Amino acid sequence: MTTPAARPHTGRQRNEAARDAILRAARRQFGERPAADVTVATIATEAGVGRQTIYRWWPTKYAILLEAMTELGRTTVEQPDTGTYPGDLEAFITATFNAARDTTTSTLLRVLMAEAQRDPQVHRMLREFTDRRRQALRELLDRAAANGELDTPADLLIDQVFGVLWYRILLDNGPLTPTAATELTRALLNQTQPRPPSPKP
Amino acid sequence: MTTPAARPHTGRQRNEAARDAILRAARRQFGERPAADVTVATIATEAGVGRQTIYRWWPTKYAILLEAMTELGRTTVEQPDTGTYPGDLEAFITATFNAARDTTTSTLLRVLMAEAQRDPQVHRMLREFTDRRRQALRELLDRAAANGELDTPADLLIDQVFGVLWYRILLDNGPLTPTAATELTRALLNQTQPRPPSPKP
Amino acid sequence: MTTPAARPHTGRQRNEAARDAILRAARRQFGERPAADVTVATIATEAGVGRQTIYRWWPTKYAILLEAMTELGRTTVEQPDTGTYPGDLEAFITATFNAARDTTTSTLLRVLMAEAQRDPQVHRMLREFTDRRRQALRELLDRAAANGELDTPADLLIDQVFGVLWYRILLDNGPLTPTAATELTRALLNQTQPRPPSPKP
Amino acid sequence: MTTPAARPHTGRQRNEAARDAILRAARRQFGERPAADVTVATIATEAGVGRQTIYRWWPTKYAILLEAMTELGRTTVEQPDTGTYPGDLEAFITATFNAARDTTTSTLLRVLMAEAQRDPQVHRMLREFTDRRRQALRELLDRAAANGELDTPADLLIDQVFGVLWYRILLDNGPLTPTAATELTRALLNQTQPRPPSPKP
DNA sequence: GACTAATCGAGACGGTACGTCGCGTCTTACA
DNA sequence: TGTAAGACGCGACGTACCGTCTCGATTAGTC
Repeated sequence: MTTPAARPHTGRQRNEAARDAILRAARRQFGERPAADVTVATIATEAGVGRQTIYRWWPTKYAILLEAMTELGRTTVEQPDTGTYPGDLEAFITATFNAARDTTTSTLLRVLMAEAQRDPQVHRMLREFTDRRRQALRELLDRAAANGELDTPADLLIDQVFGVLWYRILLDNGPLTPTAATELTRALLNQTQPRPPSPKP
Repeated sequence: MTTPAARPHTGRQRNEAARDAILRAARRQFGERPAADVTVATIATEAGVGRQTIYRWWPTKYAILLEAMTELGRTTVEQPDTGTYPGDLEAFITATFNAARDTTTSTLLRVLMAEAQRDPQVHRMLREFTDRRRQALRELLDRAAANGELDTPADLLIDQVFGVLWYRILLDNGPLTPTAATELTRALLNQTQPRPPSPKP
Repeated sequence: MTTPAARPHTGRQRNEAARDAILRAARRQFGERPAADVTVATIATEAGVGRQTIYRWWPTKYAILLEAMTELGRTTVEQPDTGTYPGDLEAFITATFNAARDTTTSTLLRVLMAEAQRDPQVHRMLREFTDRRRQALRELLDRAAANGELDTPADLLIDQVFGVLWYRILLDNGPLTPTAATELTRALLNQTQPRPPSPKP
Repeated sequence: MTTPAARPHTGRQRNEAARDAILRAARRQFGERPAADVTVATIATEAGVGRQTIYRWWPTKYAILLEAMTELGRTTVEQPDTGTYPGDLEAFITATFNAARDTTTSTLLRVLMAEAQRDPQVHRMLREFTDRRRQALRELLDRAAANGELDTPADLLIDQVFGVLWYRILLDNGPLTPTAATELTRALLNQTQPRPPSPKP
């Protein structure tokens, strides 16, 4: 817990420094402790802020976290472009898996997914958050479809990618290594690529 | 809320009737209200039981729910046997998806997955719960592998099935209809079935 | 049980209206029911207050009662002044006995004395409470001693007065009527007043 | 806490060894800890007895204590006989004070007096207990009255003796030494002995 | 010599008070 | 005039003790 930095009041306008301190404190605490031990009060204390200041701007502690992650996510989005559809897909999946290998990130994702099951508001906000990544993948697949390189419905493919990702995050059921990413990519390409009519069954 | 049935004491032995009443009450309440509105006290009241009786046997309200679901699951497990690997796989996926289409069931699964992210104990118990279904699918795939009908690592296949399932349960991201099950089956078989060496691209 | 009056919040300062409501509720309940049936919760409910508000300011329900009685006692103290030592003594004892004849008062005193035997904190507070009355009597006796009207150590005399009082309160062993007060006064004066050297025994 | 001694069952008859163990455990625990920390369960454990065995024979833990003290008291009662009324009175008061100077005894008395204020049953039993001592003193005073050596009502005198005693036990307000006993005796004799009509003030 | 009856140690049970904690609202006092 | 501080009403939490119950064993008296 860092000591709250000295910070001047800014009068009747929203204090951006306070907002930042709150987001940072929330991110740090949710990354390091069980979510139950993170409290509006603990965030307020670490941020050197009154609790009311938090309630004025966010409905729940999870809303703070979501805002903090959205803030971060805004910078980190990039579209792969390797020139080929298989290359782009592998790049996308590898990058996605890699992001989730960061312990803090996966912890925060788990916290949000958990809360989304309880609070419809958070559920909606998490959907918006995940839909941005879905959209990126969809565009990639659309390009492949335009070239006739796709045989499976895009929605199913997307769900397979993110399904495996979330399943392994939430249940510790498997690796998210580059190798795992390559493995998944190969499997999806197998089902994806049109094939010659199979020989008689 | 049903009135608690009269129930005889059983002396120094555990009272199985009380246990049943508690499991039933937990299942009902978690299925019908937000998990936050389910309380050890509300379960105890509905079951006609003292709160201490619950604390004596379960560490948290979610542990009750898990035990209740395990109890149910014990009876409902069945292995499909259609004679062919593709048929068995489709039957398995369809049955699995169908079970999750029941609103109560999926609600309970969401509650448990959410809590598993907070309580390591629940996480462990949920893993045991899910591992039983994984095991069933694995056996099915092992039979196929023995016939040389499998090309993809079994673990990856399993994670795709349950990944899509949980992903759609948790994020409302897609259907769990028989059609969806067939679609997924076909995609996985595509990955799965060995194919003649593809002609040069 | 009266319905809790609407009461405005007072922000970050202690809410005196709430404090009053709590003291009044405690006094009323302890006066009317067995102490075991008085609960922090019942007091809180009657006072229209959260339980935590009570725990914030008082360690036990008996501490509330003591504060309530001290509050009352603050106003009711008066020193008799009849002009003569015997008159003053009789006035004091009569007044003291009379106060204890009120059923509510004696009930509360019994409750406090009982709790004082269990909780050293309450014991200390009850001593402070009783010491104020002792002090009043002591001053009365000091005036008599200054006039040479006293033969017995003041402490013993004081203990005789309050000893009889408490003994009769706690064990229902005798009356606290004005007659009883006069009787005790006469006895004490007998032992008190210096007498001419007694004739040979 | 002594380990429970091995003790044979006695079949369908009451087990006297168990009764003794319970009385001893109660006396020890009440003498050494705050009464709130003495529980039917702790007594049962120390006595190596099931709780039900206690509930079968005593209504409350205080009833156990009272029975234990009565058992002891049965032996310790003795009537002083010095030949003179003043001597007898001083002997009685000194003996009474002395008994109360034992820390364990006074602790137990305080516990009982406290509980007597809450439980009418205990109140009644304590009155019976104290009335035996009152009766002894009353007989002593009756003998004096028969000789014309008494000027004050016996009841008032008795209440002064036990009043001072209990008052000092309950509030730590004064000594119970032999000196204190002598002092009180002298004061009471002053009240007691008829005197020549006092000269006009 | 089997059978009944009561006691005993043990511990689960339905209750209820306890004191703590976090929530979200409210008001004051400070800067 | 916006903010930190913190009191407030609320209610869930998990613990402790209460007094009741049933169990399985043990032993004493009864038939």
